[in-house]
Amino acid sequence: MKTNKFIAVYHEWADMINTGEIAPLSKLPSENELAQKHETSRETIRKALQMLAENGYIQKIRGKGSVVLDVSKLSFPVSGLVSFQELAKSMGKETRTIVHEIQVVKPDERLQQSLHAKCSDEVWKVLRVREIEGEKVILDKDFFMRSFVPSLTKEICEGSIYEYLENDLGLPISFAKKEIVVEEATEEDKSVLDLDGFTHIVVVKNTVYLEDASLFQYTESRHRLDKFRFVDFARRRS
Amino acid sequence: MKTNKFIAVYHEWADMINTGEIAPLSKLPSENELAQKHETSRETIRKALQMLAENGYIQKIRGKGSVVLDVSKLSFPVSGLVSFQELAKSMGKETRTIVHEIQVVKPDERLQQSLHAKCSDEVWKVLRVREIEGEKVILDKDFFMRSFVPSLTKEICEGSIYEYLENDLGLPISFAKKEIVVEEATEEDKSVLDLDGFTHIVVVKNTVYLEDASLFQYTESRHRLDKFRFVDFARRRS
DNA sequence: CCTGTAAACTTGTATATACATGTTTCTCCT
DNA sequence: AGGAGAAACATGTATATACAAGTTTACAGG
Repeated sequence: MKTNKFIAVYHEWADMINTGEIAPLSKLPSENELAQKHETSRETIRKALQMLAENGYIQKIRGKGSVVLDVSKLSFPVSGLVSFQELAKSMGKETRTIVHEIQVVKPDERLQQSLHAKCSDEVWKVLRVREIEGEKVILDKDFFMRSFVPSLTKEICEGSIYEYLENDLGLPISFAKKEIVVEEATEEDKSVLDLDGFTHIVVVKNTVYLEDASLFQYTESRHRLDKFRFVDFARRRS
Repeated sequence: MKTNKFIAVYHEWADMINTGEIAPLSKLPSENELAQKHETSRETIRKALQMLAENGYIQKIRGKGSVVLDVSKLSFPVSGLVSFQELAKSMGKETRTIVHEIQVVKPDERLQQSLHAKCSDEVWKVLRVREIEGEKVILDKDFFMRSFVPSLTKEICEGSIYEYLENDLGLPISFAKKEIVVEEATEEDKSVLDLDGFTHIVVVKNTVYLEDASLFQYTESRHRLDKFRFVDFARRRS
């Protein structure tokens, strides 16, 4: 066994809920039953169930059991750390990525702040336009610390940079701070996107960290107003 | 003891991180040290630390310890399930709530879908305008199932409805599905808000559930583009 | 002095037990 | 028949132990 038990149990049930094999509002077996079924202890089951609850798959109700939530509305979110590529794949839409610029630059003042970088550091700058069904509606500006990413090619950027970083470079992407605001469209936005008369742009700013809490990427995703959607599941934190 | 140990430990350290008493990038004591210090077991400490990690306070690094993250940028989010009132209090801004409408209505078709209600059900409709520093910039439309909320007054709506629901009615608000999109401003938006030339509106749609997974509220929060900001902390879910 | 390895830390996983507390069911007494 | 209460079952909390696996430190040998 190389994979952990509680993660295996988590995926098993998460998949069943995702595919609809288990209907929303139906109940999961009790923790003791699950422990027997998976030949493990109740505590291990509880860890798996807690993960399912955190990610919006189930609701645990004391004394009663675990109820399956309706996850279908959540299924194509810009939520969490999902990348454009992973997202486009899951929906059926025809998409295309146009790489405008790949360059190693010295960070300007604003970028130094976002990336906690010094002016002597080197930073990859990648500019990509996302086309959905023939319309250029998203402009992605990515900045990586070069110390983490030695080389970068057009082919990689046309695919999924995240896949390259995680699978090929083995970078353990762990968490991000996300900010969503609306800004006036810049000249750059107007020149590379099909803005279609829209004067403003939804800007999703992401600051991405690795498992050891080191900051390594800053991303700005600039969406045409009508092509933006953010779906999330949130638990109340007292 | 009425409060749980691991929640007490969680709050103790969360407060210290929030106030800056513990600086970002500094390290927490080891789990064993914490267990001794709080006179509890390591497993209890681990539960508290896991909550801190989930909510963006710390990053746990295997073999090394727990690093405190910079939570200052996260401190005034529209994140999670925080209400307008709780938010306004934490920032210093001068705010006012204007109650436009409190009414019991029969749900129309669209609302029936959002609230999973039948046309025979009764629903509270509350319309409020939020004024920030003299400008009317947010329109909140709330719909509650009347079966959960027997009575509702103007005074309650001018304060925090959430406080009333949780403290007075004892409703255990647990989780929500959130959707953020941009729409064209409606005639209603134009008439009650100071739109200042903006033609579009950021709409935050919230579907709110109680601890027993019963759906009880649908909320639309309509923000003027320049007064909208969403900040979030997200962990990568493999 | 440098290097390699072992020891002493750290967090992660798995399991067991005991008891607390909320929910449902059934049974027995009125 | 109806209601009270006990029993059975659900999840929640707290604790203990053992071992796995990553990181740092210290020490011994070259």
